[in-house]
Amino acid sequence: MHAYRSHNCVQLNKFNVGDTVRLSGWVHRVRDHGGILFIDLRDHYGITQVLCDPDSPVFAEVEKLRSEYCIRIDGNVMARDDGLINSKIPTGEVEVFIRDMEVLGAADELPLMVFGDQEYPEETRLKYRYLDLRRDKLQANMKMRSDVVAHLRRAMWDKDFREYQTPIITSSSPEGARDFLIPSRLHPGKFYALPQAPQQFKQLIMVSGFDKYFQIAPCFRDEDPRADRSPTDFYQLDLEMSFVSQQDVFDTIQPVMQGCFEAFGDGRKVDTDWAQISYRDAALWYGTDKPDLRNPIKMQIVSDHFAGSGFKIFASLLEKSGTQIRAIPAPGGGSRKFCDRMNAFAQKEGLPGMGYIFWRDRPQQSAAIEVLEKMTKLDEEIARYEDTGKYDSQTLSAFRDLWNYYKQQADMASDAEHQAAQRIEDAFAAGDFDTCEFLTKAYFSKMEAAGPLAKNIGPERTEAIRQQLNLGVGDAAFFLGGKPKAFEAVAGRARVEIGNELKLTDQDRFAFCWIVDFPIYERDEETGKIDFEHNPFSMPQGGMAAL
RNA sequence: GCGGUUGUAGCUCAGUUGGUUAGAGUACCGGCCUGUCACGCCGGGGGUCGCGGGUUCGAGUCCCGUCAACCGCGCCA
Repeated sequence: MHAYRSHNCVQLNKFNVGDTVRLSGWVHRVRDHGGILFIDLRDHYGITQVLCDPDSPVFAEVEKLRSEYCIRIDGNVMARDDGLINSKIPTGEVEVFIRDMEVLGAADELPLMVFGDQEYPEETRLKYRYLDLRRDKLQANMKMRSDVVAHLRRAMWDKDFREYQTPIITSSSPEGARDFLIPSRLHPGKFYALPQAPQQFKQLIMVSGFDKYFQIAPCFRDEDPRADRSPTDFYQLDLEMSFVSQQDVFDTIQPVMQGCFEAFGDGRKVDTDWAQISYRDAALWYGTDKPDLRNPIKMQIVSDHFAGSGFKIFASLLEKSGTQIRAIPAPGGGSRKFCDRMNAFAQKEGLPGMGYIFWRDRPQQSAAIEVLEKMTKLDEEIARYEDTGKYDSQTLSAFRDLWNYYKQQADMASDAEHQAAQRIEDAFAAGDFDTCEFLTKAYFSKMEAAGPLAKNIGPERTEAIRQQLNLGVGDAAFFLGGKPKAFEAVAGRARVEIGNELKLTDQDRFAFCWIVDFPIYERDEETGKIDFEHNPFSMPQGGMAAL
């Protein structure tokens, strides 16, 4: 028999009953009943229950076992009675009676339990990494990482790419981050750098004619970490192709990435239609160059509605050059509570706040005779038009509905509304149905715009915004103003927050896109200095002449 | 580099307005237990309350300093 095992810890089932087997693994859990004791024996593949009682020659030694001892056992596979089957594990129909046992590695008292799902601080987990890595979740994560890398390699290979390793101890190829440095023995006072990317060496490969290169490439950047990522050393799928256009690269990579997420995305839907979005549009619509497209919200420019308006903050802002007002539509966000919460979010993010408008049902009010009179005249005119057949019946019917509602709302007897009613009548008389409809919606529709901003800019501007953003009762819109560079990023985060809060973002889906037309350079607003906006190892559109 | 949070048993944490011998769960040790699968029951050991100083009759608790870790910003992408 093999020195360590005849089976691993997931393989045994009822067909092995009666077999003599040898298993190796770790003591996951001990349940000692005095006269009988059970051990969950764990290896990478699974768990098998092994047991021992005084009939076993090694009972005394087995009694001494503790969690995380590494052991080898010999024993007999036995069927479990129906009532004792453990359906939670694949080997739950059987158990192994221990006849012999060898301790391969003993364990002290544990600083971190492998069993269970207790959370531990990172410091503890890293200090005892060899224990942390034994846990189910970490075993699964590590295995998945390896499987993903293998999947990518296979996919690239199948597309006739070949992988070439590039040097790690090298000279600096500045990508913008700080280099990790290694002092040189041969050249005292000088340093090697760890590569931030395989850049220079892969370029050598390409100009030498290797045609299709890829590498699961290690990259090193001496920058501070965040909770969810550390740039110090990471791996990227790096590739180069000869004699191709941008679209050829997209067409090559999309199936690789899509296939990878289909294989490892836990059954979540993977979008097959990858939009190409310009950097400029991405900044406007999403406030970022890595938008979450599962969130349907798209931001829009609404500067025109605020220029010269009664909302002085935005109106005077717009008099400066390079400024804009942008709106984040929030379908379903139409409550003061929600709007205030998002406003607080913007303040937390360092902005003075986010203006908002939300739409709700207009409350009923008492009758206003004057408006009603005007409506009567309007009614007469409609009747006349009907007689003469000057307008088609559909149009007339639509405006009769409008009128009926207008009549119900005629009690809104503010001066502004009286004036609006007069203008509607005039527009109607002049046959300007567009204006007629717009003013009716702005002043007399069943919905009402709420929030301080709406009051400041008035019903007509508010209605124009509502129509542009295609919103209705129960919806809201948020507004940010200034130089786009200054608020874009926060607007993007607010968009994410709104999408999540309103559950608009589909969490069970992967939505990819290509961001195209990156600017190569950017001028720093304050210093006037020109710097790379993006990876400088790219040919600009228009080629060398444009550069 | 800047800001915030945290630091108490092997581990995860609680500890009230400053007041008796600093607690719980788990782990560990001992005892009982032949069908558990988070086994159960009884008992026990285990503490420089991060470190240094201060206020006070008295400090885990308040103040000052310091160190470390984490989270965020900067930075990176």
